[in-house]
This record gives sequence, structure tokens and C-alpha cells, in this order.
Amino acid sequence: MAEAGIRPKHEELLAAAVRLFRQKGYHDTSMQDLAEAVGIQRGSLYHYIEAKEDLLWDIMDRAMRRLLDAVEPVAASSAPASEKLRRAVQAHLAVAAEHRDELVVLHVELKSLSARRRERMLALRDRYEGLFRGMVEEGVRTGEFRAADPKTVGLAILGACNWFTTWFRPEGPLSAADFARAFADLFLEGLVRSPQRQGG
Amino acid sequence: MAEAGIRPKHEELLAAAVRLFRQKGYHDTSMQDLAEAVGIQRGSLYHYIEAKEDLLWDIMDRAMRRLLDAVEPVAASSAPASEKLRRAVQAHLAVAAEHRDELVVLHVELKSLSARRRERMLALRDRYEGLFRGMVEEGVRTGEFRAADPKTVGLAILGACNWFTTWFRPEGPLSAADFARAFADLFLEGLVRSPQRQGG
DNA sequence: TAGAAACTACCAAACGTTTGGTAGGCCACA
DNA sequence: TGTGGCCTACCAAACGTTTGGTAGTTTCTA
Repeated sequence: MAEAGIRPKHEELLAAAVRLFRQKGYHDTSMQDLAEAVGIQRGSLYHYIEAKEDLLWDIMDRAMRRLLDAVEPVAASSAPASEKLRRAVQAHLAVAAEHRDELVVLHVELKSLSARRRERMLALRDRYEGLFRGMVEEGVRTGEFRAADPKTVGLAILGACNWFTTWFRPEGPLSAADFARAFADLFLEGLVRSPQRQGG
Repeated sequence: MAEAGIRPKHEELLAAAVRLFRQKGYHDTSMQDLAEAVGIQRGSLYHYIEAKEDLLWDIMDRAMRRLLDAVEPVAASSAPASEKLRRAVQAHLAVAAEHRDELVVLHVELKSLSARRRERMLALRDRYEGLFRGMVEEGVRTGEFRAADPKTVGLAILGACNWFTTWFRPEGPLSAADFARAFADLFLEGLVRSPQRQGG
């Protein structure tokens, strides 16, 4: 919660927690696992944190803010809706590619947070979903997009983007930017060929 | 694994496990929790199962087969690719709406399976992903769809469909069929308005 | 009267967390 | 230039509880 400068061992611990929580899940990762990962004794972890759940919160909070920081400027810009949406997808996938494990933990371990913290996190998530819904809304309002339910469409797009973290492999032939282009084309132009546009 | 007719209490146990595993996660659900949910003592659970993991496997296996049984006939039919894709999305969302908890467990708890069982499940998942990729491939091949990478598009569509389980609420104003229509419109026609088709 | 269904009692291990303590570095003060 | 006080970093051991699972026995029911 309180910023405390850079504490190397604490960062190392967080990094180990991200990896283990993604691999085994929060509840199946023991303090023993975490201690071994950073090379200290189980009890010594409490020199750095007050409780196991603090690690989970820090990871999820950080991940959520990465997404908000990446997409909020895009949503606030003055480009056409289609261009905003394209850039938002690109921004999301870029974060997702660089911080895959964090984002998987964010999505999967919401249920492992305490009620208070879960509510705070859900509020941030709602804000994030609102960005995508808002861009679709804007496109529909200005007539750039066809009539569509912005909430449903926003969730569909965000779903595809969120799922990306579960299958993307950086060692594959396509980059996150490649996938972002393919995604945006799909959402904006659709699959069905139309001779009047994009000519082939 | 071996089919054994209908065993009411065993079904009750499975149903309780689905609910608890979705709510709290597999590792945070104890045998005590399960026993209380079906009104027997902890040790008595082992009259119905050999190990806790059997419950997880049965749930995931059942969920995966529901999806395959729903979509495989669609993919094997002789309709145009766009129509197949529309029906596949409809079929997936129908299963997802009726068996939400099962599908969430299927997606979230893969990591909690033993290595052997996880591999078997991944094989089934690959088969399922192949159905969607195949439909896109077909559309591109026949020229019904524009040029696109079938694997990427298949995963994007499936991602949106899989994410559906995390936010769909049956008590909401829109049915799974409504969402399926909106999803299919998005994937097939895209968002950007085109005067030459669907005229408005 | 056999088998299914459930009980009680128990196990060894693991859990997250707390405790009391130590080693070494830094800094003010005499 | 020592030295006492405080800090960070960590250890080893123990805390009480819970874990998944087993064994042997009793109760219900067809």
C-alpha cells in the first residue's frame, strides 16, 4: 500500500510469487515454496510481508494498473472510435504479452482475495470494462459503427483479449502486435467478405 | 471413469463439488466442506470416490464432453462456414449458460490436475479448438471469408466465448441466445458500418 | 443376511503464522 | 576512536489447526 522505494528482495519475492501463483495457483503455493524460491526460511518471509494475501493483492493491483495506465489514455484521446478500439486492443495485448503471469493471476485468483480487497479489485475491473464499452458506445453514437449493444460487444472484445494471456507464447512466430492487428480486423471488419470494402 | 448408472448421492456430491470448486477453487475446498455440503462425515466421502481429484476430473471431463457433443455435429454439418460458426457460437454459449460453474472449473483448474489427466484434458481441448479453427479455415478456403489466420481468429472467437462464463447472469435481461446472436454478428460482420451490406 | 451407506477415531504431514534470538552494518555521541 | 543503540535481514523452532486419507465398526435397507 505505502510506496517504499525499491526493495530488491521484496521485488524478488513478488516475482517468485507471480510465477508460482500462475503455475500452481494461490492456495496450492505454500510459504515454504515461496521461501525456497527466494532462498530464505519460511518464517523469514514475514520480514517482508504481513500475510500471504499481501503478495496476491500486490500482484493483482499492479497488473490491473498496468492495464488501466495503458488503455485509459487511448480511450481519452480524440481519434475515431475504430482507431481507439484498435489501439486499445494493441495496448492490452502488449501488456498481456509482457506480463502474462500477472494477468493470469489477476483473472483467476479474484476469488482468493478477502471480501474487502475483492470489492476494490472489482471496482477497478469495472472501470476497465467501462473503457471498452465506452469506445463502442461512441462509435455507435457517431454512426461510425453499426447498431450494436456496447456492453455485450465490449465484453466480447475484452474476453478475446483476456483469453489471449492463456495461449500466447512469446517464442511463437507472431508477436503481440501481430495478434492485435488480427483481433482488431476481426472486431472491426468481421470475417465475411464484402466486395465493397477492403477489396479482396 | 467406469459408468455406473445413476447414483443419486454421488451426483449430489458432484454437484456440490462443482459449486464449491467454482466458488472457492479446488485447493481451497476441503473434504470437510464437501462432506458438510452433502450432509455426511468427512471419511464417508471415500465411500463414493477414491480421491479428491476424482471429483475434479469427473467435473472437467463432463464439461468438456458437453462442449464437444454440442459443437462437433455443427462443425460436421454441410452449412456454409458463416452459418456453422454462428451455430457453433450459439451451441457453446448454450452449454456455457446451462453449466456455467462446470465450465469455469474446466478453465481455471487445469493446473490442479495430475500431469496424466491434464494431458488427456489438453488433448480434448485441442480437439475443441480445432473445430473452430476448422470452420474459419473452411470459410477462408471457399472464399466466403476474407483472408485471415484461422488459428488466431479461432482463438479470438473461442476466447470471447470462454470469457462469457465469467460474466453471464441468467437473471439478466438477455438470454444466451441473444448474446450468441450479438457475438456472431460481431465476428462475421464486424463493427464498422458498411453501406453496401445489411443496409443500416 | 448380505451389501450399501454411514459412523467414529485416527494418522502423518503440511499449513500459515509467531516467537525469540543472532549477526552485521550504520550512526550519533563522547 | 571507541561504544552503545538501533536497524535490517535472517534463522530455527514451535504454535495450533487443518489437510487428504485410512481402518474398523455400526446401522440401514432390500
